[in-house]
Amino acid sequence: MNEALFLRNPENSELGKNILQHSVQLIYKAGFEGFTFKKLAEEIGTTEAGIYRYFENKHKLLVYLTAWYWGWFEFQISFHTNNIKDPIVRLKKVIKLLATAVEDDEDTHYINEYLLHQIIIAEGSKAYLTKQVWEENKLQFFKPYKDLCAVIANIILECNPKYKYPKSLATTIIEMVHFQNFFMNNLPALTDFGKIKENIEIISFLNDLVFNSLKKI
Amino acid sequence: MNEALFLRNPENSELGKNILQHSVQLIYKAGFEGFTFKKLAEEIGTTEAGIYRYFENKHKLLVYLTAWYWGWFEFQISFHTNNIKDPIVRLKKVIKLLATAVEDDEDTHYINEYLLHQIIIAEGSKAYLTKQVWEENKLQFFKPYKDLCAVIANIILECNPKYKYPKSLATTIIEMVHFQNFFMNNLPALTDFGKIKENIEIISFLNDLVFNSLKKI
DNA sequence: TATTTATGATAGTATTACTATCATGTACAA
DNA sequence: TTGTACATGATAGTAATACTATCATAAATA
Repeated sequence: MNEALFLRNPENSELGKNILQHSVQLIYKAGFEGFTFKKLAEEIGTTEAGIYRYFENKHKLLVYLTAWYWGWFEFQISFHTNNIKDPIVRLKKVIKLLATAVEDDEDTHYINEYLLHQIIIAEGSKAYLTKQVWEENKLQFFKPYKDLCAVIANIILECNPKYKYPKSLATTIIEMVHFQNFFMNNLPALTDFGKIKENIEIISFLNDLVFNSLKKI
Repeated sequence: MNEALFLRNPENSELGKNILQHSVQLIYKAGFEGFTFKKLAEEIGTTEAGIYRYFENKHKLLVYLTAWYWGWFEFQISFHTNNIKDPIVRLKKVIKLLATAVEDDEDTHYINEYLLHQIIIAEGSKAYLTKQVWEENKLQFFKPYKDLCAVIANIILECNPKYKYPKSLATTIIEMVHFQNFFMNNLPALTDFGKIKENIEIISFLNDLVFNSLKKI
């Protein structure tokens, strides 16, 4: 994990893990705009100053959580696809993993991956849609996201080595899985899945979109 | 324009138009997070209370500006495509219009469309990525965006009446034009256009993506 | 045992996000 | 022409947010 994202490593102490655990719950419940360090401190039973010893501000905490998620997710990909040879099957698996509501991973008791996935859908893009994005990118704040993008782009190139836009297609897959999910549940008129509201529909849409583009002619 | 978005119609007074004009400039310059009614009031030479007579809060102002933009943009589409018969050419024109940096429209001296387009790219999704999205959608805050989506979905169906995901493809086009643009300029490793940095590249990517999906087999 | 370190407790500041009140000038209606 | 409604300006004030600083204490460590 990028050390510039925190003042004190939250994974090395009980209070730190409490901050991570409850920030996920509180951002999920209140939304990022409604989330404050004061409320977080109250939930945990510590003080605002206690939180500030770990994170400079709530923006850095959000970037930390997204970095954590994408690191975890890249591991999920390698775990679930390492024995799949066919890149087409592998890419389909990636799309499915992106779209599927994950189950809480018991290994990391202090992070609820299901809730974090929901946060990434609704708040994830706010981590980089800022005026400081260029500076923060230089500090490698978004490396896990870029690494994941590179992994997916490579699978895309395995499917079709002549495809011209592997990285842009990779980000399109990631962002569109999330946006279609958000729209389906919150602004259903913007999707074709408003009535059914099943992730399988989003997966079908993206498979159609992606593999029509990668088809060799 | 949806009356629930403002307390007093900003287009009906000089102060109102000043608020619109300078809010576009200030959000462009400071980003939405760095934008406050106090700074806005100082720029205009009025007081905070003056702004609050027009808009309840800065979130509503952002929603207003996005609604204004999408309304204006839908008119641009009909203006630039009304004499085009071929739906494929029309859809290409829509993608090009979405991707191209617009020129400032002289008809509306109080809104700089070029700056507003840049705001939509970087801040537009924050208008709906909130906890209140469901309530605000009921109040029709996002109608112009949904109308535009419907217009594009209809062109898509004209291209291929059997295509199963017209609305999701429409939102994918809109969001991806903007995200690829933002990535190209701010997180270039996430795209295939980082070196060239030309909108024409984004247009090519989207044309490839869209028309491979709409091809009848 | 001495010392570093993390936390808790408390206090305080600047800024943000509002709300309220009153005076003034202008427009328009009687 | 007078009266009145209304938009704005000016000022003040509150609650919450986003921090920073200081000190005491307890646990870890050297």
